[in-house]
Amino acid sequence: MATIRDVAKLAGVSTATVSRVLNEQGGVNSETKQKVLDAIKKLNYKPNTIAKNFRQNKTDTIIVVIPDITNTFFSKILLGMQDVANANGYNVLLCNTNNDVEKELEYIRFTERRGADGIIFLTARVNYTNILELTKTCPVVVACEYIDNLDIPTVSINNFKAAYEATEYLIKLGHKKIAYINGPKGIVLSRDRLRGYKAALERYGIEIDEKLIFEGDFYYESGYKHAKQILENGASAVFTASDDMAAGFIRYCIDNNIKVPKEVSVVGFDNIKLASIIKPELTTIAQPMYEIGSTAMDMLIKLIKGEEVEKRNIVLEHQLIVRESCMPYEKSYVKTLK
Amino acid sequence: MATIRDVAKLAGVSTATVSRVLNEQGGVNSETKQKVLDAIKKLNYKPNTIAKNFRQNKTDTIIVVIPDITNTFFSKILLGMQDVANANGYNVLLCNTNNDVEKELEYIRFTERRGADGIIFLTARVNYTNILELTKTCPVVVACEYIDNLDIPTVSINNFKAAYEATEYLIKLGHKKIAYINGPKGIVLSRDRLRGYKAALERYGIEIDEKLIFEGDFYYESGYKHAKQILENGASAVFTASDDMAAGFIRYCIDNNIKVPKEVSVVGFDNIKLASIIKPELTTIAQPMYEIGSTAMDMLIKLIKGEEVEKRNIVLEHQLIVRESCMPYEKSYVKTLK
DNA sequence: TTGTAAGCGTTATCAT
DNA sequence: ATGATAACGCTTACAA
Repeated sequence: MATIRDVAKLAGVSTATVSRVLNEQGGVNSETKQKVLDAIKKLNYKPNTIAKNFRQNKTDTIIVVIPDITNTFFSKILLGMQDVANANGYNVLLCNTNNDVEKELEYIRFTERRGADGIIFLTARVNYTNILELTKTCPVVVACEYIDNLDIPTVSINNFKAAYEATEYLIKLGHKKIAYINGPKGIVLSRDRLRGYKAALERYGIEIDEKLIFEGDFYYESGYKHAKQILENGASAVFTASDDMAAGFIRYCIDNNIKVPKEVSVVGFDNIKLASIIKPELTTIAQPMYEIGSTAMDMLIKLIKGEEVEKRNIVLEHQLIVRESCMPYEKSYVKTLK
Repeated sequence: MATIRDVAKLAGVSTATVSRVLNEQGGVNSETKQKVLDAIKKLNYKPNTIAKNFRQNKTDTIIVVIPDITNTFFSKILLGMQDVANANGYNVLLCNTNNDVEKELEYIRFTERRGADGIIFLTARVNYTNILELTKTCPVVVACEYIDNLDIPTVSINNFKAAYEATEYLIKLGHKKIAYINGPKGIVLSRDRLRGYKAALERYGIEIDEKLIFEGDFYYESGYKHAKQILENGASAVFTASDDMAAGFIRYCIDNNIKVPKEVSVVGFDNIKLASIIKPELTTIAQPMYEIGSTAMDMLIKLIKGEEVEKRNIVLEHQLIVRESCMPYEKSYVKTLK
């Protein structure tokens, strides 16, 4: 494998000159430049990226820690991240944790060892003190979760408010027995959404019924699994912390000949593509996925470059997307029966 | 940032000894080792990965070039890749091309410059000579496509045979006007699947009707888009080169009150999760996604390590999964009408 | 068991 | 405009 020295020798110049040509720094005589270019071609020389990175003490690589790569919600966010990263000359090293805290810690270690210039977490399972520790030695951004009090940069929607609005929407349709399938405990956004759900009920004087609150894991299967109990407990509407769970819930209804929204109304969360593919189309909270990704990456790159970041906790707008999966309680089947 | 020299100095030993402790090579007195460990702790020393990589002339990183990260088919494959890579101490650098040839070339260049130890393509848009060129300087594996004649290692199913069997299944159900929505031209697997489709028709003496053959792009929308024409051209069954396109086709039918499979039978390809989420559940060709990923990564790592690879073109087994989206032509609505 | 020192390929500083 | 050379942090012969 040819090195810069081989090129220099063949071109009859110094390595410094070759380097200047390579990096298009100018200040090189055009004849000299041509000689160098010829030598590069002749030797089929490819600059060694590792050596360059080593010398410059940077990797041009950013780690993105993702809890589940098969979830299209995350892959949409990734799209925004990659565009911004590539536009700034960075590569994205995608790390899938499968919701495993140990893996998260592994990637934190990797970054500390300068395997990457910065790191973004899409939802963290790990104790925040670990991340806080990391911020001291390395640029970090957390996306999708809002963390106050701790000095960790974040980009997210207002999960509390979004869940509040989704619940309020169902309340205003006349529903009173509204079930909620939450994300896993121990994740900040689960906590926030649960609070939003409860706050809405309280605001409208509906008693909180713990028998209508379930802990899911965001997956389709967990929506399906809890459906039976939810229905048996008399809910006329369900709000879920992910579209996948909503889809699972609806599928249970289809399999058991229960009509959505005629017999149960359903609201999801995320507005992934699936939400508009299934029938009935899902009413859901839309997160600006691409924008979350691009904004988070933008912030991280500023942090890496040591630029000033005006706002360290960015909150983006969500939106309730009304489609076909809800119906006023008044018109619903259960009501009509009486 | 503390270096190995700082640690050596504080522990009162040489850098060689620190390195030995760091890499757990043994042959270090346990007292000495303890001194080193103490110094590491005291200085909060983290070994510099780039320096190590540089010295050892490797990155422990493998590039995976993916045409579309939001496609769960690819992310499932990725799961298998990551497991094998991580088990062998490699990181996976995921590169999304969005089906852009220019981006593919970019990642080829990146690898040539030793930015990674090896590269896997999940379907290539690029001219194969570019990849062939790359194989001379760098370990390469192509997954999902079988390429004969050229000496490029591959892992895939037999796409010809799979498409043949899917088509044959429809023929045996009595269908004669069977439409096919292919993947994009210029991809080897599109070519192979199209051949399989045509071969089955020929084998059973059904004339090939070019008006029933469409070029899609694997996406949901392209299944939806071609549905009208397919139906107008009188097809009683459709085979598509991806589950997403099949889902799009079915959705068009739902939107236009056409019953699947009562009025049209549909067979997809890939067996992604969506196939069993939608109604009717999709009959489809199952690819062993995880296994394709793990096998490809396994092969690449062997290549990187310079180990012998017995078989350079691995073909894994596919399977026709029969669900709800097909029906015998005899029983179908159109037939019944007569 | 431990230490010395060369060297990986590049960039960047300082001369010329 | 060009060159000489130190330096980046680590591993690894080889020597002791």
